[in-house]
This record gives sequence, structure tokens and C-alpha cells, in this order.
Amino acid sequence: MTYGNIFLALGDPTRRSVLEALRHQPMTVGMLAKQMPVSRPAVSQHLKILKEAELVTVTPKGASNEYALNRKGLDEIRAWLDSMWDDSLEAFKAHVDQKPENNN
Amino acid sequence: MTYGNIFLALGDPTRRSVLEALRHQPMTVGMLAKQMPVSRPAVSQHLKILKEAELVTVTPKGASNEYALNRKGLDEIRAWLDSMWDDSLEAFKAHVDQKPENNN
DNA sequence: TTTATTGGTAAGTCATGACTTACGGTAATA
DNA sequence: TATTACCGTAAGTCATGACTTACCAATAAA
Repeated sequence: MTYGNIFLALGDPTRRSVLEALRHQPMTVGMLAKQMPVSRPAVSQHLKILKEAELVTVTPKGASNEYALNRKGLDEIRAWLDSMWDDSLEAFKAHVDQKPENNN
Repeated sequence: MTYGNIFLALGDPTRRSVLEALRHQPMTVGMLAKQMPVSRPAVSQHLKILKEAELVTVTPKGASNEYALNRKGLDEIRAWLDSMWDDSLEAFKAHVDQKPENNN
């Protein structure tokens, strides 16, 4: 279950703040830490988790590392949501289609 | 931030199992607990969190309570995902549209 | 090469939360 | 009414995880 990490990553408010900051433009760790209420190591640890969940990407820029949004992780969440509704509609359809005969 | 509770709720694998079980049909607490590796009180506590996140609804059925999927919570997640992409596209558009003049 | 900037990691603390058993309260049944 | 099923909550335990400071590696500048 690959989206397990993703939901876990999105469960933390600080990590969501990081993602929401990265919506507007890619940022380095220092830039992110400066506008957040936690320390730089904390941000670094969060970024590690976000990276493993494929919610962000890293590209080294000299001495600093630039982080950007990664579409992949968010797409998986969307797929999970879609699957929830597919199955739900299936169940509804089965409910509508049910007939007294042929229920083996 | 209303989706805070929702992401928190979805972060737990047991709660996701509950939701995925409810995709197919509404179920009582006992039915859910029977097909899960945790105790009934644990399921009950999870359902409380899912209910507060508007991911499930409850309807009393005599002595038992029937839980069903609630579209509302999942829709909010979808809206959050959409907002991420809207802003991301905005940023991309701003990047493409940028010209040497008029950058005040 | 020395010095400063950037950032990842280690180690430790502390809060939170995911379980358990025990209990009480309500609705169906005998 | 007495009994049985169903379920929510209280209390307590234990693991996890979100922080901190301290340290180390790598790049950029003096």
C-alpha cells in the first residue's frame, strides 16, 4: 500500500504547511525554515518524509537544496479517492440491480 | 483548517481499512470489528474520529448503529488537492508570462 | 587553504495516539 | 422483569513521532 506513506505525510500540519509553501515556487530548506515556526532540522526531517512519499522532489543547487512539489504523490491520493467512489457506485448499482432470482 | 482532521483521520491504516470496508455497504460496529485485527472498542474509537472528520455517518438501527461512508470529508480532500494544482498552475503561468519589463 | 553558508543526521525529550480491559447504558428477547 | 446483544466511554499502557540541540559533511567565498 503505497499511499500509506502519503496519507501519513499529509497528516502532519507542519508538512502540509511546507507543501502549501511550495505551491507558489520551489524553495530551499533555509527559506522554508525561515517562514515556519519550527527549526531547520525539523523542516529537514519533514522534507525527508515528504520526499519518500513522492510529494516533493529535490534538486541540488550548489550548497543548497531546492525542493519542489511532486505531482506523483498527490495523484495517488486522487486515485485513492476515485477508487472509493468507483466501489461505492458499484455497490449502489448492485443494490439497484438486485432481483429476487439468480442470487448465487 | 477543516481538512486537518480529515488528513489526520486518513493517516491511520486501521481507519482507512474501515473506510474501505464501508465502500461496499454500510456496516455496524460489530460487523466491522469482526473483520478487523483490533478490538471492538478500538473500532468504536476510530469511528468517532471518522465521524468528526465527516468521513462516515451514523444511523441508529435498533440496538446497533450502522455506519456508512460520508461523501463530505472526501470531497474536502479533493478540493484541497485541486487548490494545490490551481496555485501550482498559477505559479507556472506566472513563470511563463514573466517579461523583463513591468515587474513591480 | 581557511571561513562561512547550507543542510542532513544523531541522540534525547516529550506529547500524542493507538491499543487494551473494564464498566455502564440502551434496546431487543425470553 | 430478567437476560442477552450492541456499543460508547474511562483509564491505563506502550509505541511512535514531532521537536530540540549538537555535530559533521559539502559547497562557496575570502
